[in-house]
Amino acid sequence: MPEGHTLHRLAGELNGTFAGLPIRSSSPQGRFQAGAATVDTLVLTEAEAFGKHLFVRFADLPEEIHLHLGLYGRLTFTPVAPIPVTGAVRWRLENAGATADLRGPTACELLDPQAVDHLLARLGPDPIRADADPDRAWERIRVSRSPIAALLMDQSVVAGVGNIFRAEVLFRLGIDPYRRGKSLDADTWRALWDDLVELMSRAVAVGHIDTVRPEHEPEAMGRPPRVDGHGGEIYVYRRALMGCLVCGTEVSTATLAGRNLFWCPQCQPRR
DNA sequence: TGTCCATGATCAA
DNA sequence: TGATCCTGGACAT
Repeated sequence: MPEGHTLHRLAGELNGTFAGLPIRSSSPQGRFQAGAATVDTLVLTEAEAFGKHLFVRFADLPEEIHLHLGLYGRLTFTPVAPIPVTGAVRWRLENAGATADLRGPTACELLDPQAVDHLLARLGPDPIRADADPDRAWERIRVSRSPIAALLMDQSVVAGVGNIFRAEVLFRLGIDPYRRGKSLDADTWRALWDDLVELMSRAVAVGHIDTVRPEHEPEAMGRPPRVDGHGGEIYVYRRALMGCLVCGTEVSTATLAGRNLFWCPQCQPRR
């Protein structure tokens, strides 16, 4: 679920559902009792995402609620209130006609402005945000001996990219994931960035990751429709032991930066 | 019903 | 590098 596009979607959903009116806030599970009580009955002013981090702000409160979903966290909306609590709901927001339940987050905490600044200072530019500066990432990449596939996953280099986007953007540009950052040239980085902006922005718009170009859709390739289970089409992510969608070569897999990496050795040759 | 694995990240060693 | 946080879906039994 949660790469950067998910958090931007959720920010929009929080704004559309709750912004401008007082909300009821609680922690049925009990692990966010104090924070939930602090914002109970306050007016939710704005939710905003930076990379995979989500911040929720309230009127006349300097602190913000910081959420990070981690690997399995979920924030689900139901257009009804009240509804029974099921499972471990860390934080519940409600108004007269809607409920939002947060489960399994890595982070759900009240942060003061200084802590928020400190957290944001650790993040690289977010391709989904209009204020992002790709040169900040380039300054890190151009001098790094790390593989580009590791750099893309480093949230202090680029914020919001996860395991699917890293695999897919490298495939789309035909880049060997093991190429070191310093071996890339500025134009290649710019092409990578521009593609991340396009892929991630589209994912925000449509609500799922879909990276396959029209000419490579199964129908266009004369193949039966494929269902990946992510709600969209992708080239190489989780296609180990399967044929590359474009050339048919078996997709390679390896662990890199602690995560499963997927690439096509034919379309993304070493150099 | 049990086991494994996952679109994330931190911490100890 | 591995354990851990913590949830749920896919699959095996």
